[in-house]
Amino acid sequence: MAPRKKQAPDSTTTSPVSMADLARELGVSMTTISRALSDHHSIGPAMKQKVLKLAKKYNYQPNRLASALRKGKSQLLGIVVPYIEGRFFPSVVHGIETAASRAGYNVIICQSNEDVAQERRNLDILLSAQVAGILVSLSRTTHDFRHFEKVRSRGLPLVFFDRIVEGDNVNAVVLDDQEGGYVSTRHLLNQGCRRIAHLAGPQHLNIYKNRRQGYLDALREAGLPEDESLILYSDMAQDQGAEGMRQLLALPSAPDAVFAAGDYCALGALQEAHRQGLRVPEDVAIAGFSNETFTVITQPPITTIDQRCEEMGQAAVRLLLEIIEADGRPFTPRQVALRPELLVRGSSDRLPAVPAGPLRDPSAKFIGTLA
Amino acid sequence: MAPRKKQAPDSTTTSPVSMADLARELGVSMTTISRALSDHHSIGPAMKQKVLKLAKKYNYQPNRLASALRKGKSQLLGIVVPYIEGRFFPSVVHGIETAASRAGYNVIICQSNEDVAQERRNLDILLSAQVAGILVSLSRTTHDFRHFEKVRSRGLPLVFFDRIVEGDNVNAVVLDDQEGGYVSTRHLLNQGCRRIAHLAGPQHLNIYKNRRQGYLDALREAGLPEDESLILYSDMAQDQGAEGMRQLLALPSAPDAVFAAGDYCALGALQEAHRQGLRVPEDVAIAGFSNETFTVITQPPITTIDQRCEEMGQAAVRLLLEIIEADGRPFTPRQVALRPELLVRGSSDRLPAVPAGPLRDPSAKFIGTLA
DNA sequence: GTAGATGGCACAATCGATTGTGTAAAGTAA
DNA sequence: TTACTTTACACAATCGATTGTGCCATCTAC
Repeated sequence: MAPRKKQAPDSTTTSPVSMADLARELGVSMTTISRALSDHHSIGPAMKQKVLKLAKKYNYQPNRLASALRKGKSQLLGIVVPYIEGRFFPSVVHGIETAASRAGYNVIICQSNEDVAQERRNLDILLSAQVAGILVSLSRTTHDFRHFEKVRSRGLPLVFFDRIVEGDNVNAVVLDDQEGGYVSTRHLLNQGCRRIAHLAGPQHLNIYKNRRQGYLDALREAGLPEDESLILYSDMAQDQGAEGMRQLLALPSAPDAVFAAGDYCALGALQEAHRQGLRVPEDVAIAGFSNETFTVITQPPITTIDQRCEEMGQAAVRLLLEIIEADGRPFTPRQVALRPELLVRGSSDRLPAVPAGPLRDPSAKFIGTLA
Repeated sequence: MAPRKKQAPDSTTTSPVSMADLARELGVSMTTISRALSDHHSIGPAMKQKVLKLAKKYNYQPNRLASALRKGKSQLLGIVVPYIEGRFFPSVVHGIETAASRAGYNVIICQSNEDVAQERRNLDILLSAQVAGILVSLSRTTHDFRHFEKVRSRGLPLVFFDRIVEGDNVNAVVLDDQEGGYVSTRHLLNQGCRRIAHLAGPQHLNIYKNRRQGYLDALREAGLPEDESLILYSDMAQDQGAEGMRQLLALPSAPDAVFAAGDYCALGALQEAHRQGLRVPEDVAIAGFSNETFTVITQPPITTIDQRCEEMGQAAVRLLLEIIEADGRPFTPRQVALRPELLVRGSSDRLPAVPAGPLRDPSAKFIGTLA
């Protein structure tokens, strides 16, 4: 009946010691062991010492399964991401794992592969694993959100990040894309640029819509006109960036700066500018978005917006832990928007060096720290 | 006494249905439910149907904790990696998660942050979480391997990948770096290069030693002399690649090709060649190693060796599952070496196009697939 | 000296699923 | 019809930790 024997047939393997073993050895009850280990007040200091010493001696490790089963909650957090590749998601996961582990939690990670069905299955698995909370970045094919209702009805803390369910009744952490577009454009203005073009992304995606809005905000604030002929829309691929730059340079009055809503697009623009013999940033300044790894190795390196991947993960965990600690008590859902970070690099840095004026973004100190 | 009430105070949250609930509803025992769900032979087909239907109706999800506790093994695999960043580890983790999930396992992921102490703690946590097996890539500071003895003594399947414990009594999956150095150099030879330099890495690290050895193997096979003046050692950073190229080009007889043991180093070399007005690959061909993301966006794109990250993850899982399925029966440890994949790109492609001769590596079809 | 308080520990139920054994009823063979 | 299988299910122990309650002993107070 016992699934394992206390004395394994292979004599080189040993089974872990349980509280029962410790209790037997000390001639006390398991209650005493359990309470001694969790520093319960009803156990005397002498007994506590004895138990602790014995636990050390046998290198006792509590069985988390048993504990979680009894308590109804494990020390596990579930993550559901579309995939673990590229620069963004791995970094966020890194942030999540770091923050979670610091708080005594471990993470079990699932990929949806951009597939709603898989996303649903992942949620079921996490539920059956009795995780203490779930962090989700939606798959691209998720348009129906009913499967999250099951999570909510179990009373399980749920936080979305980056790709979120819109609305103010969910907990979510995102990057403030509008602010990103704003500071980026503002920076180009500070560099003396006055005709700033924008290579925009698909406007049905919030991130691109918001980046464009930030761009417009900065222009308006500077008293510059909103010129639609300077805004080109595409899917943000590298060659589309090149094509966009070609079109911009063919304009009667070419721009003196380009703010691309994505780094690959910015890269294409940079390469096209070079092909046409233009100097960057002297003739045309360029700024991208996302802080892709390659932006530091181009010549010149590309000014971009860091998406605070790590911070996003940490913020998501903080929020999740808050909800967990609320422990069922009503918790007002919250949406967190992270301040993007402008990384000024060669592709846009036209001012004479040194005089670190107040306009020069302090975050520039991060230039080149990418491994 | 009950940690949770069946009827939560917050009426919008409901507790999950258990086998006991199903049993009560059908008026049978939990035994019947359990066995019906696991398709046990001692349950009649009629009853099985009834149970299955009811389970669907209530959307029953077995409590994995309880199951794992009873069976002594969970459906979880543990991963310990130095960190989840860059290109390599995320991709391997991606491969691991994909393969594991296909086999019905989920992964709990831990970072050692290159710290042995943290690595030790991670192992303890995974042990106490009762994982079914552990996948490890060693931290850089791990020189003492005793903590893995604890894993072994528990009879827990253990597989190392990439950064492994050397020896034939461990299970491990690595890239065949020597083969990588060989095919890379061989490719350069096939392109007509005859003076092939090597930008080598620290020789106390196995990967670099092996890449260098593969390079030498190819030269020897081609009947070319081993010329130490063409081998420069460094830490493989970008600027060291540039410096290396400077030194090489200053030689009385400059090389017509450079095989760098790392992509960043190759990048530096490429940039330096351009600075000196050389054409790549016509004047000097360049090949790197690791298939970093940026290698496809340089001009020309850099020929490199793909490290088969995903396959490494999958191979590691396959091996781990084999050991798990051996279920304690003696299993002879195995070391797997993955065949690297040469990606021929512009930095070394000097032959006229089209005639896809047998020497032209077929893996070239992967060029440009990086998102 | 007795009542009440406090300290220190054990009993036993419990979380939810699994499984060896027991036991009826139904089916088969002789 | 008797005996022996097979089918179909229930009983109850079990995995390991947690926790409400009960109990005894010692201690304080009046």
